[in-house]
Amino acid sequence: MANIYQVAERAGVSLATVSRVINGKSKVAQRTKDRVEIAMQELGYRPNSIAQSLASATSNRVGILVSVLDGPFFSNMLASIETTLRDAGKHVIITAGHSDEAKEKEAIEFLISCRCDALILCIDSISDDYLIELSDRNVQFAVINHQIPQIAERCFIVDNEQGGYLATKSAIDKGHKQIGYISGPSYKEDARLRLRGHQRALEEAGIEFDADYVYCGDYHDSSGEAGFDYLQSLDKSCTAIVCGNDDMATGVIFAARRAGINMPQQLSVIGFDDLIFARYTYPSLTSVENPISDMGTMAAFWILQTVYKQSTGNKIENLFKTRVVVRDSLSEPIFINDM
Amino acid sequence: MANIYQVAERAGVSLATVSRVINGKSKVAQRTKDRVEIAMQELGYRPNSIAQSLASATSNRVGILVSVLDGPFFSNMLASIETTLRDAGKHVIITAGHSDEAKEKEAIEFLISCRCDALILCIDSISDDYLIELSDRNVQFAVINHQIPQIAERCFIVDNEQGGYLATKSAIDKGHKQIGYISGPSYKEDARLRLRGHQRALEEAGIEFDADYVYCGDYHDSSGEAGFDYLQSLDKSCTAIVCGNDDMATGVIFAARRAGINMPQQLSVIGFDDLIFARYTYPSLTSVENPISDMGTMAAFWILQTVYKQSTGNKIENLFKTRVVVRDSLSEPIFINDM
DNA sequence: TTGAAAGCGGTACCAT
DNA sequence: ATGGTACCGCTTTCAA
Repeated sequence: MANIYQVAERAGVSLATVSRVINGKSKVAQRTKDRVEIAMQELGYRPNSIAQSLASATSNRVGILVSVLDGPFFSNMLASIETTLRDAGKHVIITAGHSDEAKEKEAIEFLISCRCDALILCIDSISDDYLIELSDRNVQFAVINHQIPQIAERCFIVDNEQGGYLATKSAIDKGHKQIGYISGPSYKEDARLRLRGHQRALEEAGIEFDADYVYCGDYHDSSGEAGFDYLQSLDKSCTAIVCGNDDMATGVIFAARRAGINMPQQLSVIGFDDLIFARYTYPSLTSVENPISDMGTMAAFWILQTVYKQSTGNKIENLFKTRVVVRDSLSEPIFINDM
Repeated sequence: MANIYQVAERAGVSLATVSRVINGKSKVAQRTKDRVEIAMQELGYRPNSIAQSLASATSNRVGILVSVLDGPFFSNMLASIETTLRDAGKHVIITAGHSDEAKEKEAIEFLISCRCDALILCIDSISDDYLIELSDRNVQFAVINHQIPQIAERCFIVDNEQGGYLATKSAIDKGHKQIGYISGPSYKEDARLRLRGHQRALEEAGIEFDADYVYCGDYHDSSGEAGFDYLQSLDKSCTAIVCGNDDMATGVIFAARRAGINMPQQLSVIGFDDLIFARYTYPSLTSVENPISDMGTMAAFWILQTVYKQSTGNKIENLFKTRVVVRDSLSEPIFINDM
């Protein structure tokens, strides 16, 4: 493949001039420019991005770390990040961290050794301290789904408290009063915030919060099943169960069906994340939309502006609001029908 | 960050020697090697992969093109490709083609302009001719899910005919005799092959094939619903419906439930691909496993061996067998219970 | 076994 | 506006 020298020679100009027309920044006479462009055409010239990177000390690579590649959660986000960055001429290198601290660190080091100009990190095992250290090392990165006060401007998060609030409020608005909650693990901040939102919705409606009606799960469907069994064992049975994520909600649906409970008439179920399969469950799952994909796009914009100094014309938002996507699993509680 | 000169200086050797210990190929005296390694340690040296690429004319990048990034179909495959290649020190650049010929070509050109050493292509709109031309241009690539006779050794495909056969055979084995089939679009080779497998299973069981009981869909769930309606309108109603993919199978399940049909007692449904949501449908979907992830890994091995001349010790297989994953949507037909 | 030096294909500064 | 040229950090002959 032709290189810049051959283009220069054919166009009868110096390679510096060819470089100028490639980058389009500095002024080149229209005539010269045309000659160069024709020469590039004729030789089928394509700038060697590797040489460009070496000479400019900018790799034009953005590294992405997600905890799992093979799940429904991040794929939309990856798609939107890829689109945004490729349109800006950046290459995306994707790695998976497998929710393991050592592997996540290793993946980050891999991305750094790839000479990525910036990283987008969706981590769940790495400590805040490590990330702060990373920022002290002048590594440019954005964090998704994790709030770190010291580097708040590069964190992009969903309003988990609001999401938890909306989920429970949507049940209350339907007339539910006895509402169980299955939470994610309490060491996770998002789980705590979603639960707090749940509490706020109850209080606002004048329903007393009873900690007995909260089961602490682990975000996996099996804990949804266990949570359902637990909530069933209580004195007053719930007419609705709000879950910290969709996986646990499907666990509830499985367990409830196994227990012969009619959904949604006897039990409403609400999830969180609105994953792709929410519409395939039976009944289809009402869930809080997690705008993970928008957050990815925003992180990409932030990098384009902050790292590459490109003005994308987008205002950077760090906090993303949620909304409830209503499907069949939410309805009025049965005692209303009885009236 | 330190460069190779600084390491050489600190170790008191030439940069050529440092290069040798980095690459570990040529002979270096143990003493010298130790000195260099200590120097690298002390300076926290990491070879600049961009400079390595430029000097060696090997980018160590592998480009991946999938039709959609934001779906469940490719994510497992991406995960396994990423793992395999990263272990081999290669960088993975991922792009999406969005099932559009122009975009797919554009993505391929993008990957080529990234100087990828090799590509893994999961395409569905690009013509064979273009790929053959690509191979004539000496672009190194593997193709997944698409058989092209002229370049068969670089194509990795699932045995669609066998999959279609197994799907229908599993229904026959349960006692079904009136089996409807909802096919993917006939211009797609995989759809034709799956249908052919269906026919073979019928013939083998002595069941006459009746083209009236085949509905030609488009691989989307809406055509599954339409296909169900069509099959219901026929004289003899089916006790089982085999579908060309899982999306159409979920369409069948939706439509059948809407029609008040009890599954699986009155109707068994079988899909193809065994996507992640197959276990979330109700009843959970029996499906033919599509070893897309294994194919990705194999394509990666092929590239490692063919392009990078690394012997991975893996025997390259181009054709992948399927198996049926049995879940609740398949059972004996009701007339057996009646006997 | 080791070193010297010529690239790899660009960028960017300094002249003109 | 254009050209000359010194890098960028490494690989890879060729000699010693």
